[in-house]
Amino acid sequence: MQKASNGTRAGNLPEDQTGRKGSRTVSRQVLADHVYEELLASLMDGRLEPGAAVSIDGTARDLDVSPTPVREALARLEHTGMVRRVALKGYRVAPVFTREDFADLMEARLAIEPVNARLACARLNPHRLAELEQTLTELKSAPRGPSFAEYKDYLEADERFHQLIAQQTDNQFLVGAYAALGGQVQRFRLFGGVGITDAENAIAEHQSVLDALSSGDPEQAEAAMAAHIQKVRERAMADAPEE
Amino acid sequence: MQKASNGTRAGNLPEDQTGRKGSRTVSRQVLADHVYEELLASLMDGRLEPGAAVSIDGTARDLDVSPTPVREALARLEHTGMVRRVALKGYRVAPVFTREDFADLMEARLAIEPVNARLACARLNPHRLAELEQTLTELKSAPRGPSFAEYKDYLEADERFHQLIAQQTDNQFLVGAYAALGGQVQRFRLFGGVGITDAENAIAEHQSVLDALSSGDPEQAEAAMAAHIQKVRERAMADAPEE
DNA sequence: CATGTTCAGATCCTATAGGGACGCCTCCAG
DNA sequence: CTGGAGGCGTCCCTATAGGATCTGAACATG
Repeated sequence: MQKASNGTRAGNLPEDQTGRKGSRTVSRQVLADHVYEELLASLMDGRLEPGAAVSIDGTARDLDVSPTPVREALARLEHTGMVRRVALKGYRVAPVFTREDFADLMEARLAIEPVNARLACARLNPHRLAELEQTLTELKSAPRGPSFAEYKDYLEADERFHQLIAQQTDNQFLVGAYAALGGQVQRFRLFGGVGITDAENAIAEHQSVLDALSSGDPEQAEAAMAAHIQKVRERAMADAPEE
Repeated sequence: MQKASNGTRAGNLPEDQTGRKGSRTVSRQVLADHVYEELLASLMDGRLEPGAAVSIDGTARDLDVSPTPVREALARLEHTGMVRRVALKGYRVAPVFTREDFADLMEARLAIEPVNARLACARLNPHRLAELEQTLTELKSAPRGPSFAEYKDYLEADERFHQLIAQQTDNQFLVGAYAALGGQVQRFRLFGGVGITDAENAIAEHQSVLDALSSGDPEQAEAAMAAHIQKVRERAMADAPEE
């Protein structure tokens, strides 16, 4: 994909962009941000499979930018663990999760997310509660077909639910800690990982968390979240005993 | 960029570097890594004060490299929260901590570090225990003078103690989560922050953590670490009730 | 047929050039 | 003396060029 003529692009970039290239660098700024978003979306959508090479020059050609912003975007992405730099061989998408990786990830989530739920409970307000309820409604109504595209909405709602709780702690460090984990969780969900086996139970667990939050009982919220994550781990481990 | 004579530099870069520039780009690779390390050291040492601007071109001149690797290093650094990008005005060192920031940071540490201690306890081995004991010895013997340079070793040993415990969980995600926090802790220690008030108590608390670890009681290790962090918070809050 | 060598392509990494915007200082007019 | 305008310098941001290395295939040889 090399965008043919010039000036007119496929339209990947938001409205604030214009035709750089050529002569007038009109748009200015944050081109690297768009590259970052684009790469992140590709990773999340599964367009870039684990282990695949991410060429700097190639990506620059695809997105019709110079290698410099691509390099900057990849440097940021590397810090999240989504891609790895192999020395002087370029970047690669991080390899698939092993069983041990998954266990570690769940261990880390168990350390952080129940605390998030407890703190979020203390700092909840009607607006935030409404956001959570809205997300849970989306989770319930999302289609859950067999193919990836059919439960994409479900996974996104699931991720958003946990992310909202992290944000509602009003603690930038906990938000950051969860964000680092959440990206991995999301990536794991998409690949070899846990599908939506037993979605009904998962929804019920989310409902329990939300009930505890709305009832204003921090301890119960913490316990409900811990129980949910443990159940997620159990289901995933039972599903994929392979390897 | 003219960097005086040439070839002879202040000597910032490790031995593996050579005189690129000129004609032969001999060294090759990872130049951005050295820039990253250099900037990180400057931040930790306090050479770069909070709020100070970090010019891309200026840093490139100082380190005698081109702006490209500096840009890449700063992009990575931004993701850690040590520096912030202000849109199109360049990078700045993150501002000093407020009381609320400190409280948030301790809240996050309380969520993660006691769990780390518990898990590290289960996965401890003689070699690792020896490392911890060594670090604690260094902590006890480190000079604790009034000026920064005089308790730098103390702070480094303190940081290393906590970092070792995180690493001993054998969980990459927990290591990453602590690393993100630990950098902030270290930075906070150096600035407005908590000095070494009541170092004797702090040392005793570290000793308690180590005792619990060596005794093989995970619950006690978790409790000791939680108690330590709470005490750190109390001392810092009592010290700087200002603002 | 197997193996070592060579060559070409692709890629990474760094350096340099150029365009545009902001901030500061100086100078001039009221 | 004070306020505004203009020039200058600095900086960020992107694009392009060039050197060095690695990978893969084609080819020659035992």
